[in-house]
Amino acid sequence: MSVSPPVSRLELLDRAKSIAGLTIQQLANKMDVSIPESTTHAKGWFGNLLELSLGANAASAPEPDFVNLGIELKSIPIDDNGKPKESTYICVTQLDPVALSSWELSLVKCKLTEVLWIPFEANKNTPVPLRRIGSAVLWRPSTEEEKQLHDDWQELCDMIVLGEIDKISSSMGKYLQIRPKAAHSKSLTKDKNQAGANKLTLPRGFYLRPSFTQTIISKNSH
DNA sequence: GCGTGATCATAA
DNA sequence: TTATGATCACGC
Repeated sequence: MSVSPPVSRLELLDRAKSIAGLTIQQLANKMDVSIPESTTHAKGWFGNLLELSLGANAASAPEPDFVNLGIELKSIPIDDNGKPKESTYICVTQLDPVALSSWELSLVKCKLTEVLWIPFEANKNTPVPLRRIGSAVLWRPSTEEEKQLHDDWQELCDMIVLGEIDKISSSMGKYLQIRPKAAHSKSLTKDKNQAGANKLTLPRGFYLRPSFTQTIISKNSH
């Protein structure tokens, strides 16, 4: 089954509503795909299923999933209390001058302009096929939220601009953090920013801490 | 390797 | 229990 891209945010919301409450098994059946036995070797599987179901572009380009709508799609695993089980990957940490020059031009800002969050049950005790899909939350950062993200982004990027990326720890950043994002710990990418002097370093990505995403999805919990 | 989709595994 | 650091799969 193939789903065309939604032409409006309303259509996207309608599609999201139509899958809310379904089990993963039901959605997989609907899309005619099989469920992997283990997620250890299929980590992005559910995210891909959601993309298929809602008509997102499957292309792995550094832009929002629904390009025409400027909306990013994020699945978010929650526990029995409705709390996010994991941090949320946003995008690669670019190490070039332009990307580091301003928040407005940053990939983080671009990706987080508007996000459709789709929570789903991820309790280890519940078999994957029986886990249910929750109600979607279409979110745009409030002025305050954007300021918080901007502050974290600025602090982290300032270090990169100073050539101090290897001093960045995952514990930095109140809501937005930088962590490894690579095939393995020996992966290398070039630091193209001026102070980086073209040195090779571990590829990293921006992630949102659970404390931040929890406030987003909890707005919809009743 | 890059960028997408993320979760795993273990130290703290 | 939680968060950091590491890792898995895929298209190109």
